[in-house]
Amino acid sequence: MTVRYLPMDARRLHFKPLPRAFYRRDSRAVAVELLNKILVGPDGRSGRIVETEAYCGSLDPAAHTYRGKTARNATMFGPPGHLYVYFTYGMHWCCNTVCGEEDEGIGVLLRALAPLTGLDAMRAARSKARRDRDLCSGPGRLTQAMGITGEHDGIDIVTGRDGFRVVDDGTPPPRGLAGTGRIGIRHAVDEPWRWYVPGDPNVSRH
DNA sequence: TCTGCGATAATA
DNA sequence: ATTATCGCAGAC
Repeated sequence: MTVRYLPMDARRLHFKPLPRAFYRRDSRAVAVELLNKILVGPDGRSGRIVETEAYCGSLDPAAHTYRGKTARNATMFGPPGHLYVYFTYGMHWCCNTVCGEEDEGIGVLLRALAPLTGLDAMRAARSKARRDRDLCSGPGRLTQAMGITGEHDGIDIVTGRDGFRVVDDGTPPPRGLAGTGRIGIRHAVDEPWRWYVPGDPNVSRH
């Protein structure tokens, strides 16, 4: 009989919540620092954030908020530390962390997670994923795997009272990263506002 | 592994 | 008409 340490249980002891001030900054800074943080959801599901994109409001023609507040993007103009969830291509939900000051309309799109716990629940939610690296390797995939839909638009990810929160297990973001081009956009394609953990197999595109 | 294409509906 | 995507088919 062998006694083994359980890495996730050990890590859980060191989970620290991210304060709202973490998000109350430029979305490009937040996008870098969200790398290697952990998104925790219901049913024991969690994943390490390995790919992000910053959207910069009125500065950014690719941002939903570029032309101002609408019914769809209202959450992005609200207080930081909440989740902006939107529907696209008639099929997919994608989620952003709201950043900056209220009314700035800036945020960070979560593009990929490395699944950590609750893999069975993720697989059940994404029966089309043939390999575990396909569970959360894209903005529409990770919402499916974590169970995020339009019902979650506006939830608070700082307090965790709505079932989702982002925490820090002490793993720092990679250092010295360069931004790369964002994916799937037509405008502002030259702005290097996508970041990912180098070499992680769950990143959506290399 | 990669490339191209159709699905599918809210938004502006 | 466009879209901050995904999964499948077919080529290699």
